[in-house]
Amino acid sequence: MGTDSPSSLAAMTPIARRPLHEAAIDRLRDLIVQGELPPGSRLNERVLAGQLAISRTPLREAFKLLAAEGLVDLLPNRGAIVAPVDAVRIGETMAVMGALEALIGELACANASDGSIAEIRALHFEMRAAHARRDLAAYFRHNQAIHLKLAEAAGNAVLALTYRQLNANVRRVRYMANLSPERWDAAVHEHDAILAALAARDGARLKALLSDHLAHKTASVLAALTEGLVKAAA
Amino acid sequence: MGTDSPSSLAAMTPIARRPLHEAAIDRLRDLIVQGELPPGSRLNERVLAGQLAISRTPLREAFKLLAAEGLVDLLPNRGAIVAPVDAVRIGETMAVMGALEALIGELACANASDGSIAEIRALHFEMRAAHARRDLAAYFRHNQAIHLKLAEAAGNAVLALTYRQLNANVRRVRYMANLSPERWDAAVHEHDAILAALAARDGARLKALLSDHLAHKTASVLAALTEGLVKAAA
DNA sequence: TTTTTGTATTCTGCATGCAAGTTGTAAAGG
DNA sequence: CCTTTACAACTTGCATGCAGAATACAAAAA
Repeated sequence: MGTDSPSSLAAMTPIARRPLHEAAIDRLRDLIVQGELPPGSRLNERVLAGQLAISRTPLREAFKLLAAEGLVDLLPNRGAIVAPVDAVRIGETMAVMGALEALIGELACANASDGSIAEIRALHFEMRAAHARRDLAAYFRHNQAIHLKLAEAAGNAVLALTYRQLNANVRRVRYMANLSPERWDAAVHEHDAILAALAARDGARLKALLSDHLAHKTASVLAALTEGLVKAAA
Repeated sequence: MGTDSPSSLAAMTPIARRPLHEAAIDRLRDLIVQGELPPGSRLNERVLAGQLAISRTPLREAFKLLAAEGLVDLLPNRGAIVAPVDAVRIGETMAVMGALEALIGELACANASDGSIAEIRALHFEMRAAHARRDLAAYFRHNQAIHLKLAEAAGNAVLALTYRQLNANVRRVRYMANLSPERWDAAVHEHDAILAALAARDGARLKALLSDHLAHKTASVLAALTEGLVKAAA
């Protein structure tokens, strides 16, 4: 099939349609989200630039971007730190996400293409596979993918983007602590119901299910957060 | 305690606790929001840096920030342009704002301090004064202030910030076209009801009123937008 | 020992220089 | 006359250099 010019394979950069060292800032974002750069840690421009093998200038631009996403805080004349994760802020973020998910539920049922629903169903079963294997990392990954795909399926780009940004901030906490087995099982069952409502295009029901699901997730996340803080203090 | 040397009053910069040329990027934001830099126009780094009397480096950082706010689009290797204002995107943004305003209404009724409500009432009457004088600019200003203050009064910082960013994008359209007298009068009456519901802390009612208000505003904005586009095409 | 003050180091914030990429133009070919 | 291609001017993206601010540290005074 896709035999692209076998002659000159010189300037072929198949992946990077993006020109700059933007890959490096994505890597930085991952470092923050995955907690390898813990909340509150200072981000020394020179050191980080060295580690990411880029210069200070694009790194500073990355700081600005990540600050807008809420992942880092900019301290005037004192550089950047990884945004602290406090329970208040996380709770506030989850509340906003709840409002957005309600809208996502309605719009997704109204606008999602059959293909999108099929894709979400596929992700759902991959997630269930991860659950069956007790593979927490894969579970989280597929879980995230489902919610993001759902946000996209609503057919509102602004909504999807906003949801995605808020989600990045919450995601950090999930990496910080595990899930109780009971909560895990319950979450999977909730996802079963969510998928069913989406497939039936029952907007009102999906909205309610997502709302409950998020409320549970909020409690779980906040519990993980306080536990994590205790752990950090110990 | 805080007796700071009354002797040397040299380095006193009372206003600017912010260190950098951030004032310049605020100015750039205003230029975009107020439409002096029309949607779609290219942002040449060198000339803009000259106009704002700053260097290219902080300007580029500003671009990144404004891109995250959705006010400019970054074209790889081709610089930045003022984000085009298309009806689809504005409609999507308004839909998200609707979801947020519903939450704002609930939370504001539950959490707003009496002082906040008093301040909103004051702004309300200033807005009515502007309406009485047919001072459209002042009306818009106070109207914005009310909605932003309401968002703050909800007591959820993330909610207020998210709302504010989405609002910046819509605000550009309002500068592009006037308001029909009937719509203007109706909007003022809607605001009367909104204030009353807030004062009574009737969350459900406020939520419904804000929802209706936003629906009307959406129609008005989209009408203004198409009109503006026609005007631009002519 | 504790507090204060002066100094040195480190870091940020910004300006500028250079290479790669893009766009506009004009000449050559069809 | 239209299309294609080579070239030139410009623009972005990035690296680096320099000045000002903030912090750390040490010495001196209480």
